[in-house]
Amino acid sequence: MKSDSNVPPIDPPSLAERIRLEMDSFTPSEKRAAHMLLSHYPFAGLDTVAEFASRAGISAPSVLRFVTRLGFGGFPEFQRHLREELEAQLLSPLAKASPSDRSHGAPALAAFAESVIGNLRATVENIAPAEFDAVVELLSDQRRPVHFTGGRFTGALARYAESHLRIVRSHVDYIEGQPALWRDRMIEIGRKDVIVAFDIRRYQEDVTALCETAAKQGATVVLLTDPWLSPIARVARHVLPAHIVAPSNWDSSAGLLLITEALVAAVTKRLWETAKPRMEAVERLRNEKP
Amino acid sequence: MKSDSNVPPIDPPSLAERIRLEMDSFTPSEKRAAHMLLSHYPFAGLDTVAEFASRAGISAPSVLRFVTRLGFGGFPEFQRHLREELEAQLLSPLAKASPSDRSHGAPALAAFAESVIGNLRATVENIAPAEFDAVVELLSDQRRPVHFTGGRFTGALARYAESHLRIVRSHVDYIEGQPALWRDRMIEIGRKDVIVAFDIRRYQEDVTALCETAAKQGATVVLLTDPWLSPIARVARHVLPAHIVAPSNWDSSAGLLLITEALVAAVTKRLWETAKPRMEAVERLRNEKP
DNA sequence: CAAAAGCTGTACCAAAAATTTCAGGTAAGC
DNA sequence: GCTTACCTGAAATTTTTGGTACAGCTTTTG
Repeated sequence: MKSDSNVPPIDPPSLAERIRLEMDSFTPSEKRAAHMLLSHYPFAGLDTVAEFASRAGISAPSVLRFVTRLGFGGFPEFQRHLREELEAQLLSPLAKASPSDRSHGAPALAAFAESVIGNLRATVENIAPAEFDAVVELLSDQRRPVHFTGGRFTGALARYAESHLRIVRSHVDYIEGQPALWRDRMIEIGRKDVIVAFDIRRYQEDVTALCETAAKQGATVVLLTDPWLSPIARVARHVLPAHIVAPSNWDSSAGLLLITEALVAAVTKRLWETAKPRMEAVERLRNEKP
Repeated sequence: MKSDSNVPPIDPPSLAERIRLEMDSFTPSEKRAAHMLLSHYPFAGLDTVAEFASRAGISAPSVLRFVTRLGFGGFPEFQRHLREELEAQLLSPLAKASPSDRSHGAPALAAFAESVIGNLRATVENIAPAEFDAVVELLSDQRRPVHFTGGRFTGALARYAESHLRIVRSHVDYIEGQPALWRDRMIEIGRKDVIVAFDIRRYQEDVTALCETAAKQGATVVLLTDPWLSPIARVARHVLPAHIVAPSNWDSSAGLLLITEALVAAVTKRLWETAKPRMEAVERLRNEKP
C-alpha cells in the first residue's frame, strides 16, 4: 500500500487531508461520501455503514467501496482509524491549528476568505456599539413599520433581511429601488416608518431618492453602507458602515451580511416573547402546504 | 426545532460527571468499567462491548449491565450518547461562550462576528479545491446557460449571485422557487443548462423538486448547502457545503456568501477578456438613463 | 456458621451489521 | 449507433455484535 511504504516525515497525514487531495479521482457517489465525511469530520464516519450511506444519500455498498478505496480493509478498520486519529488529536493540546490543513483548501478560496475575515474584523471595530443598539431598539418597536430597500447588488441583502425579520414581527416589507415602483407607496410613509437602506459604492441614485423622499416625510432612515458613505448618510439617522474591499473585481458584501444577521439575531432575542409564537405559527402554516 | 428552545442551554451534566458521582454505588466490576471509561474518556466507550470488557478486565455482560445501570437502553444507545456529547463539545468551542450573552450591543456583534469567522474558516477547509475549480470552470462556459435558484432565505443569495454574474456573461437568470413559476420554463432546460441551487436546512421541497426535474432532463446541478446536505445533493454534480451555525435563532449564510463571492471573483477573472467589455458596456448603459 | 442475596462469567441465541453478488443503468469509446 | 467498461444499488449472504439465561462463586446477614 502506497501510504505505508513511503511516508514522508510530516507528522499527521490526516485522513481528511488525503481525501481532499484525492477528491478528483473519486466517482460521483464516492464524492458524496467524501463530502459527507468531511463536513462532519470525523463524526460522520463513526456510526454504522447504513447510517452513513443514508446521510450521504448513497447506498451501503458505495460506502464500502469508498473506504476500500481509501486503503482500509473494511469499515471497522476505517472506524478504528478515525477514532485513533481523533483521540491523538484531542489528547495533544497543541494540535488545534493543524498547519498542514491550513495550507490546503482551494487556494483562491482560502485567500479570498482571509481577506473577507479581515473585512469582518475591521467592520466590527468601526461600528459604534451605541449605534448598533439604537438600531436594534428601532427595529424592535413593533408599532413602527419597517421597509427594506437596496441597490442592484445590495437589494439581495435587503431581501435577506426582510425575509427573516418578517417572520419575527409584523409590518415588514421590501421596496423595489426603481422609482416607478415606490412613488405611490410614499404616500403611506410617515414619521412612524423606518427605512433600512443598503447602498455601497456605485451608489444608486434611485435608492438615494427613495431615502430622501422618505426622510422628507419624517421617516427614520437607517443606512448600511461602505466606509466611504453613500450620499444617503446625509439623511440617515443611523449609519452602519462595513468594509467591502476584496481581492476581486467586485466588492464583498460579507460585512453587510454580518451586520444584518447580527441585527436580526438581536431583534429576535429582544422580541422573543412575541417572536416565538409567530415563528411557530409560520412553521405550522408551512407544513400545511400539501 | 431550534427556535423552540428558549431555555438557555444549561450544560447537560456530562456523563463522565454523573459516573463520578455515582461511583460509590457501583459493584466492583462496574467500578472497573467506570474507571476504564473515565481514564480514556470517551474513547474507551467507542469500540465494541468485547473490546471494552477485555480492556477493563471484566466480562461483556458486566459491561452491558453497567450501561443499563447508567440508564441507557443498550450499548448502541450508550455509544450514540458518547459520540453526540463529544461532537457537541468539540464542534462548539465558540458556542460555549454564548450562554453568558446577557450583554448587549457591540459585545453581541463581536461575538457574532467571531462565530461567523469560525464558520468561514471551517467552510474553506471543507471545500475540496477540485470541486471549487470545477464549478468555476462550469460557470465560465458561456455556451451553457446558468440558472440560479434558492429557498425562502437563500433565494436572496441566489439573486445576489445572479446580479453579479449576469454582468460578467450572458445567459444568466434567476428562477423563482415556486413550482407554478418554473414549470413551463423547464421545457427549455436541457443537457447544456447549469442550475445553481442554494438550500440550507428546513430544506424546501419546491427547490428540491426543481432540481430533480432539471437533473432528469440532463441539466448539471451545482448545490450550495449546509454540512448536513440538502436532499438536492443526490442529484447534484457538485456540492459546496458551508458551515451555518451561529449564536442566533437563525442560521448564518455568511459561508454561502463567501463561496458565492469567491466563485464570482474567479469566474470574472477567468472570463476577463470578454467580461471587461461587457462590464464597460453595462456601465455606459446605466449612465445614459436620465 | 448457615442461608440468602447479589455479583460475575460461560455459553448460547437473536439481531444487526458488514460484505459480496449480481443485474440494471450510464457514459465513454470505437 | 453499437459495444464496452464502469458505476451503482437491491437483495442475498456471511460475519460480527449485542443481549440473555443460567449456574457457580462471593459476600453479607441473622
